[in-house]
Amino acid sequence: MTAVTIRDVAKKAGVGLGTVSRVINDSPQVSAATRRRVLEVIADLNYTPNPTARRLSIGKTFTVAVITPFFTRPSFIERLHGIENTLAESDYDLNIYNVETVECRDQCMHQIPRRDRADGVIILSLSPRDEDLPFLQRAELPIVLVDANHPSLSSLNRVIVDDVAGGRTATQHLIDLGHRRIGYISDLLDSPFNFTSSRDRYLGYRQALDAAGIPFSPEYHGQKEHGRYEARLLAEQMLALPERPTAVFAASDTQAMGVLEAARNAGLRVPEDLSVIGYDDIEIAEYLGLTTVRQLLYESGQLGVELMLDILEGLNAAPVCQVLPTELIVRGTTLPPAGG
Amino acid sequence: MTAVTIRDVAKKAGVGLGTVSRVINDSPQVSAATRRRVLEVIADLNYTPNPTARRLSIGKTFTVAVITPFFTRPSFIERLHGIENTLAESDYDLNIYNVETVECRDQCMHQIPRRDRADGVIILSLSPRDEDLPFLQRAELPIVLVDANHPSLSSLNRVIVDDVAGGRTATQHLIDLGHRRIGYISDLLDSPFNFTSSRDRYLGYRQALDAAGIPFSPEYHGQKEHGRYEARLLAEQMLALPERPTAVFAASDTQAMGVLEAARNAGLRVPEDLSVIGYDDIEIAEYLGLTTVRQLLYESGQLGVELMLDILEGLNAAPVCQVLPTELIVRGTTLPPAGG
DNA sequence: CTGTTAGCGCCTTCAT
DNA sequence: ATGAAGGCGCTAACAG
Repeated sequence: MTAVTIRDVAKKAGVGLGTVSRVINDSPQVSAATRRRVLEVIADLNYTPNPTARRLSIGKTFTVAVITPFFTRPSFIERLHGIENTLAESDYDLNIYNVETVECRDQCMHQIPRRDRADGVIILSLSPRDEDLPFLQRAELPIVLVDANHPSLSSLNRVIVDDVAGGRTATQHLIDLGHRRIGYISDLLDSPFNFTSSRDRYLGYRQALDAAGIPFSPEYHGQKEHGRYEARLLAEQMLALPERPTAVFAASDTQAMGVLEAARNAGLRVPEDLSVIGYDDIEIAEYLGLTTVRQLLYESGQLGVELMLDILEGLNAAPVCQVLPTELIVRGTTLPPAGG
Repeated sequence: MTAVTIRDVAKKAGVGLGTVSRVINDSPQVSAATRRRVLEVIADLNYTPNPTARRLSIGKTFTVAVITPFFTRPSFIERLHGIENTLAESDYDLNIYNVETVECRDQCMHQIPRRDRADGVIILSLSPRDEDLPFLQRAELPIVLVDANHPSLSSLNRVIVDDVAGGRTATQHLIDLGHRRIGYISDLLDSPFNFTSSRDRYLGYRQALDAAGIPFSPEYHGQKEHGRYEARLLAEQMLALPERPTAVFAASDTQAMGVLEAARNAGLRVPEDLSVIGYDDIEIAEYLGLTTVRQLLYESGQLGVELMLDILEGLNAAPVCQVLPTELIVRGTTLPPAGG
């Protein structure tokens, strides 16, 4: 039993195969009577147009590719969630390419953006390097950066969050509470994946410190690969300092959890002995009562897709840069310092 | 600047179309010299075969579709992770269809499994109903169930976990500690999505109770939609009972977190006043020190894909049913009852 | 070994 | 309004 094709429908309906095609594609130039008859046969035969043939003929793939790193991390998942939900309402399929190694990052960045693989590419949290640009441009297909950036603002559409401001907000909150010994625990500022968030939040941290006249102390900044465990190690080290910080700003909620573990292990109460603030406001943050900086994860994915669909529809000629706000969420892990 | 096709390569290399195709497809019947020349031109022109055309010609889509519910839940994500990682090493693309409503469930279950959309379908955690079967069979493409089941064992390949045994293990652990008033908090046993895990774990719970001669008390079983919040409500109710349970088995770690919240709110210490055991062993469980039943989430996805690839390669004629083990992970939320 | 040709299933222009 | 025909880019079967 082989698949039913447009030819079968045409034959059974007693029309030419062009007419069937017109019915499928809602062409106005077909009489009501024939249309009805053809639709009947289509239902009868349970016919569906073969997507592959359609794509080849039209010259579009009807798929949007998403390149995402570490799609197990809650914040990326939430962005993907927004992408998936929004794209599901369209005619486009979703192809996810998960990146967990640098080789894979480069390979995806160079191979995926091709007209014959996808109609558009959304790059999640992976900021292109200069050497990636040629591949992205040669591709000649729309590219939307979500939570990723590149100095060459002119050519790329993007949905970003102002992480510098977010980092400032977090640090300022601690300063406002009276803290002056404030640690920052983050991913590697110079990651091989070229994540920019930790770097931007670091800038915000430094700015807030400067504005408050608090000198920056290098030993109050710990950086390591992303992860709860790594953050715990960094925090343990920092909390063992002769003059330990009274507050720690973690570059993500996941890392904040590592800091909480370290505090627990060191016999420090949170927030009485140590204030902790995270970043992202992932679901677990509320459970833990974690003070954090909320960013619009789901919405970033949603907006990215909406932008992409606009471009695909031919709207939106000029590149767009949409900046999402952050919001301080005060919960139970921050308090004025003990002595203050 | 239009895309470079096989014809361009042929022309520039001074050979026929077929020869280029043979080179691309590693056909042995092409002389080393021509092969070299063609490969050179291919590199020169930065040529890649158009996947769509290839698919149409070969009659395969080279994609595997995955239907998954609620792909934000940690346990599903971890399964998807295994799927993605394993599939990435193959020639197949991954198409993810996320299901969050019943209509979507039905639509996916009926539309996706078609030869022209995918070469194979992996259905995650969504057990087909009898009325779904016709669609799955008519499809005439391989289907692999991961964490999903159906009585008609004969025709479907699947990777499942013995949730009845897992439920027994969890309950038995509490019984062994001396508990006799044991609650079970779960999803709706009869969910519109037809999830089977809560139901199977419930069976295991009942079996363990029976075996220990503990009568089942209906008020010790609470069911509601899946979620931390919902589980908290159920637990609050259960803990307010005149004779409250001394231990609670939650159908997932996420729900166990809700129980922990309820205990906290009720002023009960865990595990001194209340023992709690979860299920899944998602990452957060370790952080919380939660006693739980571990299942092999990543591996289930991996095995599902391996099974699918075997079938796609023509191996594995007879349907396979692979049962994954569970393992009790004792951490800090279970202890003998206070009075015991 | 290699060039040529006939489809894969659909869309689209061109006549009618 | 509709049927016929050409082509999307590639593979595979057929000659040579």
